[in-house]
Amino acid sequence: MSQGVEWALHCCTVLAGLPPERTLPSARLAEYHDVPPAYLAKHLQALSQAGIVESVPGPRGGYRLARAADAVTVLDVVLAVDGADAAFVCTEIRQRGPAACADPSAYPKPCGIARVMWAAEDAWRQSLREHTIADLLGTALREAPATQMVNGAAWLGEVMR
Amino acid sequence: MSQGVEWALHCCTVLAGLPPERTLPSARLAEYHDVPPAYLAKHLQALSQAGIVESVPGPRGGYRLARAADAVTVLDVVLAVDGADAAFVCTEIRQRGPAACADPSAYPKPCGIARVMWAAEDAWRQSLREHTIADLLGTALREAPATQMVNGAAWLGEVMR
DNA sequence: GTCCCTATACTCGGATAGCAAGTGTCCGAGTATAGGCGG
DNA sequence: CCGCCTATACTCGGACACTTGCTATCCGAGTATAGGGAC
Repeated sequence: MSQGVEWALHCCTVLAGLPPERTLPSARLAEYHDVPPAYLAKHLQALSQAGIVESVPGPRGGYRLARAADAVTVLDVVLAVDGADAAFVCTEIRQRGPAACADPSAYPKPCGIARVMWAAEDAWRQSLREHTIADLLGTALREAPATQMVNGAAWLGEVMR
Repeated sequence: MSQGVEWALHCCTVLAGLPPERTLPSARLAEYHDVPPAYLAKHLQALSQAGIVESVPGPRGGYRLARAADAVTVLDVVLAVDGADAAFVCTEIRQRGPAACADPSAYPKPCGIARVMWAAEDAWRQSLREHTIADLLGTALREAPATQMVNGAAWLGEVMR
């Protein structure tokens, strides 16, 4: 799984903690998480194209969540960054080789192996669908050390636009 | 996900259909599935190292399942081929940046984001754990076209050692 | 003092190199077999 | 005719190139702002 997924989820959590309509530039998000700014920008682009965050150009611009934090699931973010393609791709090798049946219509149902793999992916997606960015923010606010809470609030007060 | 997972699952299914103690060389398995023999051998090696299949060297040698087909889960095969590492790796970026707390002991629990991602992976693993190679063989025998059943049995009768 | 215009600086967005892991292939080590030889 | 030995051929196992996708970076297009000038 791509490294950008972790960054994207952390960024969305931070954006969810901002006051409404306020934005944060990608450079500030990179600074907050101590990650390469240019590379993080690429992933935020993906979030923007997926309609998860909105971009505001120009000075006092930046990113903000495009929807309410409880309307953005973790799955939405993961699919936006890593792509929506299924991890397991069935190449239908059962229809190849010396024993295969030449007529494709003889295989009406998907390969049983693919069905099992896809069912597991569905379980994975369902699990990610049950958690939203609002949940992540709530957990972070509940479990973060007091020092980080104070430092984070102070830092935000300085850089927020 | 690696291409080899699909091949490995199909190979295990074929091996599960063999009479007890009989083996099938990797070259025959590659021929049956019409895949590059040398590359398939590499994946079968991984299955062998994981203790899922047993290898018999020399003439009349080959591979066979190391355990009963209903004692090998799909998860076993997937982990053997693709590696057992978690797909999502938490780099603890919450402990970096200007707002982070310097003392690592201030973060007793794993990051909330990682917990959500790992829970989804557990759901995925659990789903794969619920299906065995015996299930895959049963589905294949039940759903395969009659032509393929006949061709496959004839081909096996010729090449099986 | 107010309005307008312009230059500025800051933002995002897509196009461009570098690297690691998966993909694909090969040849060498080891072994059960099959045939030949001796008794 | 039987047993043993040797050469063979076939198997797996690990070491070696190549390609795709992730990692990382940069510069250009567009915009709200801030300041200055005119009225």
